[in-house]
Amino acid sequence: MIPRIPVSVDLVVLTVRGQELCALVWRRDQPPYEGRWSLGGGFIQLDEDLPAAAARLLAERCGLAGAPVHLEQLQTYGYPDRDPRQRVVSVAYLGLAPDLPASTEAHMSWQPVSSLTEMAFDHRRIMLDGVERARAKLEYTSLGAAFCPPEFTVAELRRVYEIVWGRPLDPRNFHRKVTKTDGFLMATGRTTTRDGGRPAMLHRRGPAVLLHPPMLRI
Amino acid sequence: MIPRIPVSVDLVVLTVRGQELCALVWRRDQPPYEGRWSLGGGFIQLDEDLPAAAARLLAERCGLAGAPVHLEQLQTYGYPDRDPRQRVVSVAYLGLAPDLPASTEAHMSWQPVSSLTEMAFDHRRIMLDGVERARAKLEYTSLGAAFCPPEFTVAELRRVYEIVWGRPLDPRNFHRKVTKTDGFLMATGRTTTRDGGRPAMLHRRGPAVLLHPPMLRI
DNA sequence: CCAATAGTGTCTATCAGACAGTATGGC
DNA sequence: GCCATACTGTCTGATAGACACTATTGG
Repeated sequence: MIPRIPVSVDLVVLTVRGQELCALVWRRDQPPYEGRWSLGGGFIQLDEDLPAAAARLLAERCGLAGAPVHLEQLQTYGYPDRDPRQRVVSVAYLGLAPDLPASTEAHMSWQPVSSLTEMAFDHRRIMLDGVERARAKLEYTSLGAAFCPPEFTVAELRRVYEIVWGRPLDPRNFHRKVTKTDGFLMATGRTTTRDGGRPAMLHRRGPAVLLHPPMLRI
Repeated sequence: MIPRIPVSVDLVVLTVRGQELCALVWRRDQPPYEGRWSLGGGFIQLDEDLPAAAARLLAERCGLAGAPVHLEQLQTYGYPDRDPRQRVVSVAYLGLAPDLPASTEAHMSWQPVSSLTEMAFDHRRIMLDGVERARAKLEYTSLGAAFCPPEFTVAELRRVYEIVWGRPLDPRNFHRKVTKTDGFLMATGRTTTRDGGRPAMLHRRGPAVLLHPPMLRI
C-alpha cells in the first residue's frame, strides 16, 4: 500500500529593508507554537504544479500578487515529526523581493533575519537554508538585482550585497565588477539624486544570469 | 480538505566508467513506458525521513547497500501528470559513486548519460538536472573524489573531471590546483603503477569540502 | 634503451584587492 | 562654498592558462 502524505509549500521570502535582511513571516495565533513566527505556506492542490502552488500562495497568503518576486525551489523537508499534528512533506521555495510597501495584514510582517531566533516547527532551519542560498547565489549570479526596484543605482545594488553578505565592499572595485560584467546592468540614461550627492546613473537588470568569473564573498 | 499525495524518492546515481559518465537505470517491464529506461526509486514510508528513504532505496532497489555513495537532495518534481497513473510528487536524490562492480540484476545497468535520450516519465529531465548539478559541484567542491576509489592518483581524479565536464584539462595546471588546495588530498605515501609508466602517488579524500577559489569549467 | 606516465618550473595575462583623486548635484 | 555622493584610475599580489623538461617505472 502506498502511503499518501499531505504536501505543503513553504515560502522563504526575503527582502532588504533599511539596513537589514528581512523575511516575511506570520505570527501564529493557534497551537502548536502559538505566538511564534512561521513561514507563509499552504497545501498544494491535487491538480496544481509546485511552482504554481508557490505563486498562488505568494499571492494568497503573502499578499504579493503580481509583485516582482524571483521564486525558485529551495529544498524539501520531510522528517516525520516536523509537524506534531500530522506528517507533512514541505517543498520550500525561496523568494527574493524588492523593498515592497508594508502589508496590511496584522499577523504578517517583515522581520530581520537576525531577530528570528525562535520560530515555529523547523521554519528557522528552512529560513536559514534560504538565507544561505541567497548569499551563495549572489556570488555567481546577477540575482542581487532581484532585491532592487526596477531602476536602481550601482550604490543601491552594492548596499544589497553588503547587507546580504554582512560585510562592507569596496565601492570602486564593486563598480568595476558589475559594470564590466557584460549583461549584468543596462543603463537607462536617466539619473537620480534620491541618495543625495552627485546624481547617480539608473540601471535595469540586464539579460545575464550567471557571473563568470564569480564575485566571491571572501 | 487537505489533499494527500504519494511521495516517492527517485535516485540519479552517477559514476564514471571507462570513458563515460554513466547513470544507474532500470529497464521497465510494464506499462506505462514499457521497455524504456527509468531511474531507481520508490515510495517513502509513513515513518521515514527523506534521506533515510533515499538510503534505503539505494540499498534495496539499486543493490548498493554499504557502498560509499555520496547522496544529496537534488530537487522535487511535482507537476500533476508526470505519472499517467496517478499524481506523484518525487523528491530526487543525486548519488555519486565510484566505479562499482556491475550488478547482478538483469533489469538494472549503468548506461552512458549521452545514450539515455529516451527515458520513462520525466526521468530524462531529472537525470539531466542531476548531471548539471554534478558538473557544477565539481567547480566549487572537492566532490570529484566521490567518483574515485578510496585511494586514487591525481591523474585518475583529473580523468573524472575531464569525463564529467567533457573537456580536456591541462595535467600540470590541474595537479597544481588540487595539490595546492589545502585539505583536498591526503597523501598516503604509497604509490601505484596500475596506470603504467612512472609510479603515481596514491591519495585519499581530504577534509576540505569547498574550493576557494573554485576551479571553473571554462 | 624505449615507451609510458608522473611530477615540476616558468612565463604571462587577467583579475581582485587596496587605495586617492576628480566630478556633479543640493543646499 | 560646502557637503554628500558618484565615478574613474593606478599599483600590486594572486591565480589560471599555456607550455617544456626531468623522473621513474616496466618491458
